[in-house]
Amino acid sequence: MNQTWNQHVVKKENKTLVLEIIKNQAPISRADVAQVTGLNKGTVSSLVSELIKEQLIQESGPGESSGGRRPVMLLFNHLAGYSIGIDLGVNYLLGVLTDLDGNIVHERKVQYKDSSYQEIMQQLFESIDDLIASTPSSHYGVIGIGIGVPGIVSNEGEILLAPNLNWKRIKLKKMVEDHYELPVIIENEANAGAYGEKMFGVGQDCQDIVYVSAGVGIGIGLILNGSLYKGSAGFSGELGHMTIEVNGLECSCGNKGCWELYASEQALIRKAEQSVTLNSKGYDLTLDRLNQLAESDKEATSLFEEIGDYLGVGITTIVNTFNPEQIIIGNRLASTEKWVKPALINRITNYALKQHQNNLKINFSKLNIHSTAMGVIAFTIEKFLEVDLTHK
Amino acid sequence: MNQTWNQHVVKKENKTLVLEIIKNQAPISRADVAQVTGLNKGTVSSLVSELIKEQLIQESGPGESSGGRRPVMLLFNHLAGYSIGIDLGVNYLLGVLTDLDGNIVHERKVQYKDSSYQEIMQQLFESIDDLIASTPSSHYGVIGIGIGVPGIVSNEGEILLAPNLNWKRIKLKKMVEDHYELPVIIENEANAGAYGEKMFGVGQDCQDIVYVSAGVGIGIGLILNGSLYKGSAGFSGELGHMTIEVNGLECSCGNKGCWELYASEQALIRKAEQSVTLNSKGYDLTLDRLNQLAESDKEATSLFEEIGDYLGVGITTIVNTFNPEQIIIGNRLASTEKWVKPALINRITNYALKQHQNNLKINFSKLNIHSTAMGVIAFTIEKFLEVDLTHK
DNA sequence: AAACTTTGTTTATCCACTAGACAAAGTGCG
DNA sequence: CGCACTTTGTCTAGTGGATAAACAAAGTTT
Repeated sequence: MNQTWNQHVVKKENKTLVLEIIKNQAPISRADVAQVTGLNKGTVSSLVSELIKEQLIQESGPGESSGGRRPVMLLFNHLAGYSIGIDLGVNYLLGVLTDLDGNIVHERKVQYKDSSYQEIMQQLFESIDDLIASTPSSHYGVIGIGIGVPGIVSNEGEILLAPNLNWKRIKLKKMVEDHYELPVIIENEANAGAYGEKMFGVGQDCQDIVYVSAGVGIGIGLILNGSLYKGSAGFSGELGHMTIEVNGLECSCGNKGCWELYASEQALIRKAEQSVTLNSKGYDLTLDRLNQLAESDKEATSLFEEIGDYLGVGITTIVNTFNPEQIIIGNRLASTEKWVKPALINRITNYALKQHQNNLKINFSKLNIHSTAMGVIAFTIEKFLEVDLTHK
Repeated sequence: MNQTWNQHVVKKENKTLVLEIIKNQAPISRADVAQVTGLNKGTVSSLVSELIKEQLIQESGPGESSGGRRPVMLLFNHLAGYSIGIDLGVNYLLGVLTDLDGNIVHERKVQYKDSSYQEIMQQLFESIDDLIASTPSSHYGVIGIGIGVPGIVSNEGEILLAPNLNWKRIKLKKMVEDHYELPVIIENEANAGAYGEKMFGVGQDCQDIVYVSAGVGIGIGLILNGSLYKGSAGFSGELGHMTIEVNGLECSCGNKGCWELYASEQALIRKAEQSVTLNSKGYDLTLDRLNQLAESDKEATSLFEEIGDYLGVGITTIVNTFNPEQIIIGNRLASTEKWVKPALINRITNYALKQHQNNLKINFSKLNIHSTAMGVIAFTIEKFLEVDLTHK
């Protein structure tokens, strides 16, 4: 069997297309769907009636007439099922339950007592249990579980390496699938964050996006041609370890002068600790505290500006490489937009190739702490809507 | 009209699929094509008979029996037409005429007398005239012209900027199309080189390739998931201007510390000129001369090693970002493999993420000076084979 | 109220693929 | 050598899904 053998494929594709259009452009009439897709009215009618039987869409009341018979408007039945998304962080775990439109129904955030493997796994399963228990009744119930993790994930859903968790070779997908007997998706945190912003956040109108997850380290998620790009073995985007100073600081990765040593939360805090002024005042040097301090303390402000500048160095390279439509800064440093953004934009404006700056948008995350969870939610829902239509 | 409306689409896709399989796996019988594609025997028979009528494939004699009736073997008719590929360089122009399998039939290389716009355009048209004149007679004749240029090309085939040629806003595609009334493709030199190596060179078995075009400057071509990736506006890959030294040398692009200032042909020659030893001997400090010198002169050798090391710095970042299966070094510096490769591999082995080094291949160009021309040839042929099948 | 519009269903038709029969042309064993 | 079995490739009947066009239902406009 090669790639494209076709027959029912046509039907499946068209059905998915119709569903997608109804989902994105609801409320919409059958006639409009036909016009938008280019499909025949009769074809649309028959596909729509199947989708209604499957409870994936609904008829709402009649719409406004445009000079003739009033149309019957169609709605995506976003309550046909629910999806679970988990952001498994280094020292927190965020669980989210949404309907099929990504509306958050229930949410649960916990801090680990310690970051042992046992503790994290226990919190993971407790959170999922809790989210499942709080799922409203619906036709399809919970349709899948997605988990974003700060590490390298194989195509088979195995966590190959998560340095900040000190994990290696954890077959997370299989473990969760076996336990709940639901479809499970494991994805890198930055990849998921990128997709979350693309689907639900500030990146909805763009096809080529670079998402910079600036937290303890720096990770990158790439949306190319509207879909997530993953390297050959399914793990890439470790751009945090890009060299920006040939003989710079030594990094734990073995290289020198890595970007994330100069532009991440960890860099910020290291620099704050080196500051005589800030340190001597006995402040608690965390990201949140520094964020507050910056309102009044010039040294703290300039610290953020320095981080912004260094963020800009790496992003300039990214802009020159990918020529994206949009850069999105996400994860923990997104909260520092006020101080970081001007320095960052300054660096990019002065140093990126001019051609690549046309139409380039630079934004900070809109979903905030939800980016990653919403990204895996999106994957899970998409998979469900395709698979569900396939086997019918 | 949206994206996928389907009906004859099924036929077109299957026909293209059948043709592709015959092209790649010839000689092959109808029965085997059916098995490989998963299509019905009857379907394959009917598609094959259409392709024969269109002279795109031929029947050759009977093949070996495997215990029953002997199969009729099918061949791709690579002589049904010819394609022209041009590598428009900074100080040379290489034109190639190939059949539909990419076999070179005729070739023409010229050095410019001066690098004025007039001179280059005249050489371009003279070369194309010459190649067309030398085309053997065939059913379809010359099926298209592809041109690779050292600059940024828009999706509409306009050269937006070619710094080393001092060109801006040249509507090359339209000019050539109007003159010859043939389909024309314009592509960036590094992108074309990447695709050339993917289709005809050392990258044939890989899906994720980073092609490093190291010439006067450094350009990058990306093959992601088996096809060429281009940025949102259709021009990217200016990775030569990646920052590797925050406060490094000033680059003409306006940034500082750009990679190509440390790892290109231009860097090599600059460093050679700074060398007291090499300079005092009155050598002609060109790439070719230095390449010879390195056989005996240790200073020249170490110069190459330095370039190799700096090449490795940038490539390390690329490996960490894209996790490619393969890196291919092409363009002028490909000729220095002997001296450059060990230093380059050394840098990557020590500094790239270990996970990304599994199965990573590092190769130097196989097509040599033909990479770019063969790349645009491949695009032209592909376009012909698809379009041709579409409108029937 | 008559004429025109728009929506959505139904019906007849077409097109491409499939399954399976079948003819042609082999192989292999007794 | 003959008979059974295999493999290749074509042909025929049948099926699924798309389309076009007719039509009914339900509006608007003048």
